[in-house]
Amino acid sequence: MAATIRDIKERTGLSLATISKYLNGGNVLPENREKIKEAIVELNYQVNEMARSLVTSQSKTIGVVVFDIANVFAGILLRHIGEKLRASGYAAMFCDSMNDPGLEKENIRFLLNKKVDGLLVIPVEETSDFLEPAFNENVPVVLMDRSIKDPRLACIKVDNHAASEEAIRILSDYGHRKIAIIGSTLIPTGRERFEGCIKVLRERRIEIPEEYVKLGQHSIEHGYRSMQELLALPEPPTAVFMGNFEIILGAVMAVNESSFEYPRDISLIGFDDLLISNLSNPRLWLAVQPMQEMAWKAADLLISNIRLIREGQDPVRSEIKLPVKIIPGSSIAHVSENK
Amino acid sequence: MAATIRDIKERTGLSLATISKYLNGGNVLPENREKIKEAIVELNYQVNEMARSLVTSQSKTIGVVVFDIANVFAGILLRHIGEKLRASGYAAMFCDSMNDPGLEKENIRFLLNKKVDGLLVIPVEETSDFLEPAFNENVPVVLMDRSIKDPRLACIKVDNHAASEEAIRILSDYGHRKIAIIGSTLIPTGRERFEGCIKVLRERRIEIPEEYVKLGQHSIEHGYRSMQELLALPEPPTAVFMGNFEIILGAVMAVNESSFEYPRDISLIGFDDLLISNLSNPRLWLAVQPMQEMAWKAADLLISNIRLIREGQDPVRSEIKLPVKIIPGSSIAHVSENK
DNA sequence: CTGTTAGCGCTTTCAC
DNA sequence: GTGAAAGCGCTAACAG
Repeated sequence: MAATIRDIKERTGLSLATISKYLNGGNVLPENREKIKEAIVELNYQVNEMARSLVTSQSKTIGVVVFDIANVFAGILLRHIGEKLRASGYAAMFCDSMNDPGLEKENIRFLLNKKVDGLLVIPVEETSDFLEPAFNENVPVVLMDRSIKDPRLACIKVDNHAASEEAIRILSDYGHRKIAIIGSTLIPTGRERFEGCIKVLRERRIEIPEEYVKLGQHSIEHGYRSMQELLALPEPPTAVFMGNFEIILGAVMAVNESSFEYPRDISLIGFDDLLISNLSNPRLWLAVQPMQEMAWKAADLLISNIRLIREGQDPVRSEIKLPVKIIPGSSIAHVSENK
Repeated sequence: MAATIRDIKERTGLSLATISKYLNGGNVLPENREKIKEAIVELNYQVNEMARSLVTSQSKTIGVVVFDIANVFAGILLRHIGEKLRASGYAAMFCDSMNDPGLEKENIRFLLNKKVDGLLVIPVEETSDFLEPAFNENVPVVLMDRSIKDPRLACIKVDNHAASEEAIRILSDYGHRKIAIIGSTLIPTGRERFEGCIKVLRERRIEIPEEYVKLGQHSIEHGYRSMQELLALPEPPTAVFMGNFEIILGAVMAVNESSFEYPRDISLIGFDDLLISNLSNPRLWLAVQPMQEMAWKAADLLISNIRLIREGQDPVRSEIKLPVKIIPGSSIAHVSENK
């Protein structure tokens, strides 16, 4: 059986309190300090976090609920979240919602029963109902990437709207007026990006025919098929905005397999870096999200909110939009006169 | 403050024991049953798993330690693990080792202190030293995908050797004798795959010049560069074996960007499906790993070992190699005489 | 600085 | 079928 604090007591003759104090970094006589240290090694003592949590009513664990753990974007975010949480002395308990709102709701309940100190959520659902239990139990929640309109929620996300505005402006500045959009409007971020595009197209009086708008799944397949369809059009676009990582992957593959070459025949700009930069040739123009910053800021905010709540103060519930950087590539060409 | 079992006691006049029994599915008079049920709803009572764990000394939580949470392969495995564990009443606590053996060791210690009931590990390290603490504390460990030679360990993996043997046999049966390999030997699975290839090449007396062997990182970049180099050779191979998902992604991109066309100029077969099937055109021949089966078997084995240990029996420590299916595509051509 | 004591919220004998 | 009581391993007053 594993050694307990009582075994150390026996071995050192000291009291539970002293040992506990030592364990929690309190002041203990150097002499006793040594004794305890020795006993811990001898007995191979390890704190039972379970018991500690029960009495402190802090689990030092954060529940992380993610829409799809197999998604590349989510994976990278998770990596940064785990890193930051760990560095702050917290454990991460990840739950996968598998894009299922029902499961997502269950996950929240599940983590709450596990007495997590806070919740970090990249949501599937677009309303906050599923978070009611957390509100009731006064467990702070920070959303990431996808915001939900609810004054009780904090969110760290990216300025999707501004970034896609800029992307379209760049295409337009290069002289493009036949611009197509492959995107996803099934999720809020996709819609924000799409709206950003549309706004600039309107401003600049660039009309966008129906067949240039390809909205669908957030998938490689959607990117692939859409690009194929665009290239097969009697009058194909001269430039394409690709709304996310999966779409870029599929769309670029479609271009590579076609008789078109970029940027000669078609100009490309995409949203999300992930695995693609340094790789595609010619290099793509990309809107790059600050993944690490987003994750770290969210973790920090959550931890600080946990503290605020414990101190009886109000947590911070702001929505923070991080800027997206557009990294130049060689995938955009000036429009030639004959197009 | 959250309601406790005591509040229910007050409200129903029943004893703690009865309520606890109800909570754990014991026999309670229908009448009391109703009373308790009602009180639970009224008070919005939720079990404090922390306290429950302390007394039962089971956390109903499995620690999952993964070499890289941002890796696509790992992500998919994690999804299936989480699914299975959840269905069996266990929570998953994921820890990312970020390909760092030091962190991996810390993760084990960390999870053990959290009193996880068992450990599921896709390891970075190739020796079992870092698992000593788990052995000492009698916490069962099941490895996935990458095995470690240690009789104390169980492992669910895939028969990499046999699968790559078959892949090369197929290429050879199509008449190829200029076969290149892009792979990774930095990790055990990569080596197994490579050895499988070499074995068949030897058997069939196909010689493989040094410049046809591209071993390196497990990365898109490695696949991309290697394929470029192969195609630039004065005498390029007629067929290429691509050792994993990232390598396929990079290598296929390189082919698409080149003047080569597959399967006309070069035949391709790859290891790992993940996002690629249904997508690449022509369709690739692929060795497909049974991801779900691997995850489910590992979770099942771990849970069953947890039970065995609790019952004082010996856990099962077998190494199980799951078969890999080779799915035909159109990416392999018969060798033409002039090559 | 150290020891004594009282729980944290739950499960689990053991009588009844 | 139900109740009383003990205790899981630890922390946190409070005295000394």
